[in-house]
Amino acid sequence: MDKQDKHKSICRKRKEREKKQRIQSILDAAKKVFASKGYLKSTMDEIAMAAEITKPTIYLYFKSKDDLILSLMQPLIDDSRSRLEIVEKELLSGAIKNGRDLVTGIFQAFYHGYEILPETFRVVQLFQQKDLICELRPEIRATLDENGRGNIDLCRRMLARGIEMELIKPVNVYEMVDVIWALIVGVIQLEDCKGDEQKDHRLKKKTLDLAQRLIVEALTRNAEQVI
Amino acid sequence: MDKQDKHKSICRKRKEREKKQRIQSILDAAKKVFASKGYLKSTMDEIAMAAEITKPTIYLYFKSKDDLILSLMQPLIDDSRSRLEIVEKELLSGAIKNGRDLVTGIFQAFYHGYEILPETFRVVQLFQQKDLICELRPEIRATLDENGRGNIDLCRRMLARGIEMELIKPVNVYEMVDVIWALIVGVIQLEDCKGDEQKDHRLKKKTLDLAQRLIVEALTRNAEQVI
Amino acid sequence: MDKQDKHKSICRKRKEREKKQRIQSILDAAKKVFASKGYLKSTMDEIAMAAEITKPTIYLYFKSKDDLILSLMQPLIDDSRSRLEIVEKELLSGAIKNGRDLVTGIFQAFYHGYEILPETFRVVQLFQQKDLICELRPEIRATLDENGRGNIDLCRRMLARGIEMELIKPVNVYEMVDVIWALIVGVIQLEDCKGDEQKDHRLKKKTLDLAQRLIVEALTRNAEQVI
Amino acid sequence: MDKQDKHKSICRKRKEREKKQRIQSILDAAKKVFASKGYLKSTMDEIAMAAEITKPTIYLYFKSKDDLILSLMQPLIDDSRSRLEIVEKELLSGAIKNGRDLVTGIFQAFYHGYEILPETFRVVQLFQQKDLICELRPEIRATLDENGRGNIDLCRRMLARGIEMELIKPVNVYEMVDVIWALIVGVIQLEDCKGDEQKDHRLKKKTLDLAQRLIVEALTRNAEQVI
DNA sequence: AATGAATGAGTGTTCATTCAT
DNA sequence: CATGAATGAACACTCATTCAT
Repeated sequence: MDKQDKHKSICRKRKEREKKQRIQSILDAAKKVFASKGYLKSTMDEIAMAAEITKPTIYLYFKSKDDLILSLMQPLIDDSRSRLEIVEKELLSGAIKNGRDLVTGIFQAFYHGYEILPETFRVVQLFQQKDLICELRPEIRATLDENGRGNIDLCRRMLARGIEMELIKPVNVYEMVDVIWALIVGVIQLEDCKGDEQKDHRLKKKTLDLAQRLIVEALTRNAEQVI
Repeated sequence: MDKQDKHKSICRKRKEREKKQRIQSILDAAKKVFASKGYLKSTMDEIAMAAEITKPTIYLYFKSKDDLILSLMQPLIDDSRSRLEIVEKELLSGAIKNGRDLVTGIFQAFYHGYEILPETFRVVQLFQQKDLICELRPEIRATLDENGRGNIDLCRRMLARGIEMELIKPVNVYEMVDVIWALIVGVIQLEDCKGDEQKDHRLKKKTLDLAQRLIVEALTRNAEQVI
Repeated sequence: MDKQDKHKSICRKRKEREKKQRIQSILDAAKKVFASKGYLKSTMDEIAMAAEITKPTIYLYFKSKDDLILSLMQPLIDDSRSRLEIVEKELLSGAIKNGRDLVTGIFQAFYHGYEILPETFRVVQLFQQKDLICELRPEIRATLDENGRGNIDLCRRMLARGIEMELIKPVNVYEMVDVIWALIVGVIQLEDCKGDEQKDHRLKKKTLDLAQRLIVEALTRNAEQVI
Repeated sequence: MDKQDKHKSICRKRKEREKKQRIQSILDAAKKVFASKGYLKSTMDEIAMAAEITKPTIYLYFKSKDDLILSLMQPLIDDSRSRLEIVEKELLSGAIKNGRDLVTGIFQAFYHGYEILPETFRVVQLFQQKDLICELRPEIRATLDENGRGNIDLCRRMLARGIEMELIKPVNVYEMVDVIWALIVGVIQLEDCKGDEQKDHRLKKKTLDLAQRLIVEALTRNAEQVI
């Protein structure tokens, strides 16, 4: 029976691998559809079609449409988190020596999600909006809040440390983090709805770059001058 | 017959007044509903209910759901426009003597809409989003675009003039206007969905104030130093 | 007080005259609208608009949409009736001497309604259709049936007399009247929906003429040959 | 695995059979409802009810109300077409030797649709009417026009050939086809709305027979006399 | 595991009809 | 007499979700 056990084990692994692939392909499809039509206007049928499966199959892996979008957002939040943690390490280790690098680091950590997963990022934005948030089931909303808050908190700690170290000007870190995040989301959102679909990616990037430069400028001038 | 004519005239006036009130009450109801649930999730029935009338009555005064939201947004766009025009006059007349006043003026013109009509402003934000814009009938979308674009254009002209006059640092005015608008919308959006409905208004204001100060700082430092 | 009575009487007459005019203008409007869009697709609003009055005013003179269309059909039925009666008189007085004149007379009596009131005629056709008939209130339907049946009966009597007099070939008069009426209605209906609105009136007339000639031919040949 | 494959194949066939049955049951229900209330007055809910399913289920099989009625009419148009083609073959092969057989053949080809599918035929009649035709989506209307016109054209060619061969009297074939079609539709329509639902089928048939005999008479007498 | 089939609960919009003035 | 305002009842069509197989 040893042989059979092995066989079973191999089978199980294959199954799990396939399951993960299936889940991923659904997420990819959902990402594409949500990004192009918005959460509310997207239908489960469209997502199923894009994933080249049938609708009920989605429900095998995701409890609901809400669950689907939450699952999409998690990795992006995680990506930001790990990037922020790298910046934090650099800050604590002294690798970051000026305000410009700190602010840019934070900016880029948030922004990175958009660069690598522009479609998913747009999905996250959707939840910046009251009406959509309200749509979510409370439990899902809570999970989301908790994870998102983690990033925000980390950010605040870094800015506070930056102020302590006189890398940046003293500001209210609670408000400051909000301003950075709002700026990124706002710009991407604005550029998204301006450009008729294809619009040059670089133009969006340019506006965001200006936004980043302005924030860096505003936060660091004094501090740098001190140095 | 003089008396009768008078009577008729008075009656007509009353009717007109009542009609305006009815229209306003529908707009108020729509504003409330749209603001709390978003455009797509709001139903004509809910709006009717909020206005304490029945659904078909809405259609006596507004051609469609689109028409309703357009009618809501117009006054807000108009308000920004008139405020921006005041700033422009001050700029051209020399009443504005530094970058701070110019940038603050523009900021406040955009922001004022939110201060006087916070719920409606949220409605305007909704249209910052691709999927919602696409939902509108082309004619309505065109009207909206035209009006909104007017404000943006005016803003660009002012910033360009400010740069010419060396009130603010030289930046790409196209991008700059976008950054300002994105920042305002982004912050309000973020704060809106953070606060559970009632959250203190002043906190939102504080974040926006920080945002404004940062932009002023970033745009003026050099210029002011020149002086 | 004699004077006042006179005055009153004059007033009453004017009122009645105006009332008739008003009723007629509503009927004219309804005729136009029904003819162009069909009974079901026509709205009371459109009719009111066409009559340059308001919707509730229609209800002052007509109990319902049904009543309106019935009122439209009556004069047409009456017109056919009086024309048929003329033909009958000619037949009985011996003025009609051959089958051609008899059949043509009947044909023209039915058809005359279309020539003088093409729009109203189309309205009558509408009621050739089961679904529309079913829509009518039973009372209205009864009135209609009774009046229409009168014409049909008269027709049958004439055809029977024509057969007796050997002006036309012996046929079942019940069926024959149906065939004539069906042919007229069918042709007008067909040509109506073929021509894109404006199509030359004469083309419709030509097809109807052919139909009439064929019927005359079929009913008289034998008889005439006998002569 | 041979056994399993067989099983699957059988299952698939059953499914297909059931699907066809479902589609047919919807068509049957629609036919009944349309025939009794007319296209415009019939609702998807009624059709669903008649088919003993729910409304959305209809939309699984038919894109729209238009699609439903088009699907109903197509087989009838096809039936006429194939019957007309048989007559054409007989005409060209010389199997048809006189006008009576030609005209009767054409008449019967059109009429056959009514004999086999009386309710559906009534549906086709509905489209004889301006207002209903205009209601259809352009694409559907085009399909319908094209198919219907094909039959009419074929008919014209046959009549023209009949005239050439001196089987029937020389008439304008364009008008002639219209007269035939108008007569059939007109009679069926008239008899339909006369008889309170159940009326003996044979009575309708008798009127149509008279109509057919008259047309034959009118078109052939001369020609036959020539012989 | 996967799916074909089905549906309950909405959606925006329309319209004949009524009523207070 | 005339009407401005209002509405109950529909209606075509949609969609997230479920269930039997």
